[in-house]
Amino acid sequence: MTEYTIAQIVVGLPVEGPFDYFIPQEWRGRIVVGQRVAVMFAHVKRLGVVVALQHGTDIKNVKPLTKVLGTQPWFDDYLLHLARDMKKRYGCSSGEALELMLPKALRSTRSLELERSAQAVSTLDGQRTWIRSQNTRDHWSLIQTRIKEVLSHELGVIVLVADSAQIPYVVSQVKSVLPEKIVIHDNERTAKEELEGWSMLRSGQRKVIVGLRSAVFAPIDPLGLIVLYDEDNPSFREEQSPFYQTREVVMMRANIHQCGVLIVTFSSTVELVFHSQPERLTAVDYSEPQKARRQLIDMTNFESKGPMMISFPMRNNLEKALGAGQKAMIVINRRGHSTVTRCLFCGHMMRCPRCTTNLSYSAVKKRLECRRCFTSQDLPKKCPHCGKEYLRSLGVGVERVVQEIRRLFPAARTQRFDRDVQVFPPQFDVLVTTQAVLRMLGRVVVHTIGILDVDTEFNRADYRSSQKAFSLLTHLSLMAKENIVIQTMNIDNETLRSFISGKDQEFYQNELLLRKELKLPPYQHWVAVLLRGPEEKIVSIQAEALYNSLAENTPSGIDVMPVRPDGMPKLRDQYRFVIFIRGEQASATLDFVKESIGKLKKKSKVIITVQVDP
DNA sequence: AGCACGCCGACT
DNA sequence: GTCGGCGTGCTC
Repeated sequence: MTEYTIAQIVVGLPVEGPFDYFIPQEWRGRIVVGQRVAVMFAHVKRLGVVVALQHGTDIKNVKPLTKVLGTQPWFDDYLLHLARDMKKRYGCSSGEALELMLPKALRSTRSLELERSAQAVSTLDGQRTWIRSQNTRDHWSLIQTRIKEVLSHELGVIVLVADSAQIPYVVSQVKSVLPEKIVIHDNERTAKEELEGWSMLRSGQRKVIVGLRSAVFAPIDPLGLIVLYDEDNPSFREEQSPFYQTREVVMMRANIHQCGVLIVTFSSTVELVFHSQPERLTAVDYSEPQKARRQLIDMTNFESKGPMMISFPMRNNLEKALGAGQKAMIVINRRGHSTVTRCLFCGHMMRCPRCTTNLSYSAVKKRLECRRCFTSQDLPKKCPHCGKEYLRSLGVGVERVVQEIRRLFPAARTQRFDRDVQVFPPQFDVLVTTQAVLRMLGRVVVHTIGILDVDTEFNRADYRSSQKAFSLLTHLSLMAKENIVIQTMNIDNETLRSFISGKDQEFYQNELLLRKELKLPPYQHWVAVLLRGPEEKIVSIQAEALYNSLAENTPSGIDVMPVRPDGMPKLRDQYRFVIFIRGEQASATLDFVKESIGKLKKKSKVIITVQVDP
């Protein structure tokens, strides 16, 4: 058999390829599938990955490979397979998926030698377990047992954690039963440290990685188990293209490696409930009888009294807890002091010049801040529109609630905790907090939790808002010993009712039924095409052109929704429009959408991105 | 993504 | 008549 002369290469750009390159004589036999190489691609030197080898090509002007990077292929067949699955599910190119799987230090064409070869041996038929836990401690012994068992078969383990604040805790739990050294993957690590860790996994010197979502791509073979801890944490979704959902990638990888899966939830996503049967997950319950009393306060009873943040029943509950020398927590899921600042004389609203969103005022920072682009400005003395000194900040944020609690309970030690606070307050009687407190799950328990404004959680323009609200409430309930008190204007809200009565199954049934009726994920897939650019008119015209192309030749089973402004119609000086396309299968819908985008006569200054199940 | 090729306005 | 503006499209 003659040696291969042509390597098929993919690159980390939104073009699928693959592209043929000539293998110079000297490298024949050394080049294998999964190898990182440098290639001249459109006159630019780029990282490429060999995905196939062949003896010849029909392409006229094949260029030679520029360089071979690394002595061993980084990607094994499992990871190459995973890249193809991600392409089908998320509409990225294989090359983009592969680039995502590399440690940052290897994403350029600079060569860095730290690699050694792996040797694969045994396999273990993977058990797929879904631990439903209401106690942060109980499930660890099962996780530890499973990890030990997998390691005794010389197989590797990936433990995925949503939030870097949880990593030290998870690491200590994993380490407590292991003699082995583990690799930690968080965003504190330098590119070099990251590469060292991943290289030790690839060579088999280390067998366990604990880390954030991108650790799901760790080069481990043989792989025995993937642990996904706190599955419904929103941080498991990548916010950038290719917008992958970690739970899905975990299942893809488990199907490829035939390895075990251990999903730990305090409150599951409806998507997990939906997929638990087809993915053959066996549920294990570590539930406890509901501890804290849950009650709703009907805020429509109090509406005549102005913007009352703390209703009388809420106040009574707090008084009772504090009177008994207990701690309380107030949750208001909005940062800053107030939500809008307007001139009482002319009605002018203070808005972000780049995003047209209302600016919120932070009394602590003494600045007006944009929640979208995070820029801030000083609060002007005079209204920029009419010049009168009547600017007032309205609406309630966590800082404002702190003031109110201090006024109501002057003797209590009241502390604030949100994303801006670096250190969790060591001592408090009342903690006023946003959902940032969920990072302290398992480490903070109070007598009474009061939730002030749950209604905004349901009013978000997001089909997952009920799911997210239910998840937030369930997580919070794990931090309450005695009492959970929720203020609402919507006393009949079904999700709230299910939560109050502790009927999780009822919530999932209702939510899944609703998703099915509205043809929402997980029953159907929604592809969102976002078009953005600095000139509103141009973006809008481009969006309409794409819509016309999509609507013209829509395959059966696929629905194209009209163009509409995005949920953030303007962000950082860019106007945003979105087209939703709904279909039964993600891959077929994506193929159709990408074909139309490909045919589109593209306007410059319009950036198009595709997201599946946003 | 980036870079070259290409087709219309202000210059020697 | 040419230089260069950026808009359009391809990359083995």
